[in-house]
Amino acid sequence: MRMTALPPPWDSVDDRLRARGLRWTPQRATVIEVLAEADGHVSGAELVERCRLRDPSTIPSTVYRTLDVLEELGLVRHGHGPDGREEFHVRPVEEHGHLHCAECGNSWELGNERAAAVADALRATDGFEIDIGHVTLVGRCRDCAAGA
Amino acid sequence: MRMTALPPPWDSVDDRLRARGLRWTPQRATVIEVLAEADGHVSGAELVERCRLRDPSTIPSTVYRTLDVLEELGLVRHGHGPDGREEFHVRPVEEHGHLHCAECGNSWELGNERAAAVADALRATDGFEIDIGHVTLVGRCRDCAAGA
DNA sequence: TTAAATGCAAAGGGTTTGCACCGGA
DNA sequence: TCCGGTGCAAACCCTTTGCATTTAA
Repeated sequence: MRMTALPPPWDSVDDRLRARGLRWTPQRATVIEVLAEADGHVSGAELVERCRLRDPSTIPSTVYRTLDVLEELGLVRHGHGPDGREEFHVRPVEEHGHLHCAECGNSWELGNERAAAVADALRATDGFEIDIGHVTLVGRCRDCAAGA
Repeated sequence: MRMTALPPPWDSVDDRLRARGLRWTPQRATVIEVLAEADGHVSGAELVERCRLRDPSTIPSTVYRTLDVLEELGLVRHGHGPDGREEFHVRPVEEHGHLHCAECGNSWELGNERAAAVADALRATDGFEIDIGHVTLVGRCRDCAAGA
């Protein structure tokens, strides 16, 4: 039996790594713990910062390398925020998009259902299967559009 | 009468700048010339490079500062490519979006009409007015989706 | 004349790389 | 034992900033 309190799918990461001939290390454990608490999105830099809180000896390159591995395992996916900066989407968050108002600066999630409407529009005309979560859609929210 | 061969709206940039109390300089002329030939998108670095071809003494900071001014004038707009990197959209390109296939790496333009379908989908559900040109939409193209 | 713009150099920020050493399996 | 990982430092890339100097108007 495993002694960790991590929720799925994080609880089996160690075995998943070993099954691929990769290794389970204290540094990776730290990254996993932080990710497990961070449902939503984190930038690389944020993640490094939070790991440092838990283990001050955390080194950035190790975190980034771990993220690469986890992305290969499908446990995180990278996307881009409104400013284009890389951010990591942490599972098991439901597939969703992001809206960002360039005027007021607020952001919203675009839930599965509404995201599907966008996806449908692209699929219908181009056969293009959008990865809705990959980039943050930028524009103006209802209120700002009304006030302009 | 003006001696330049620049197409609108570039032909009147000098006056537009002066009208705002700003100045028309040789360095800015170089940037404008390069932009006028670059309908579509350019990254800052690309622009610097192309300016250097025309004038080897081009300095990056001058180019970036000029881009800021031109964005205020509404002559360029910045957006983000599939990798999140900043790119400048050069007018008078028709408002359009960009699709990028993460699998084969190809990119396509999303013309006005089809972009409108996406915009409608968002407007209907959220009242959100997307700036379709701001970010490159990432996903899988028809062919790659079919082959998977 | 005078404020805007330039040139230069340096900093910046987040991410990546090279390489010797360390330590899981 | 062995190869994957780590730590460290340096490199990286594009962009921004500070400041003295130049120059358009």
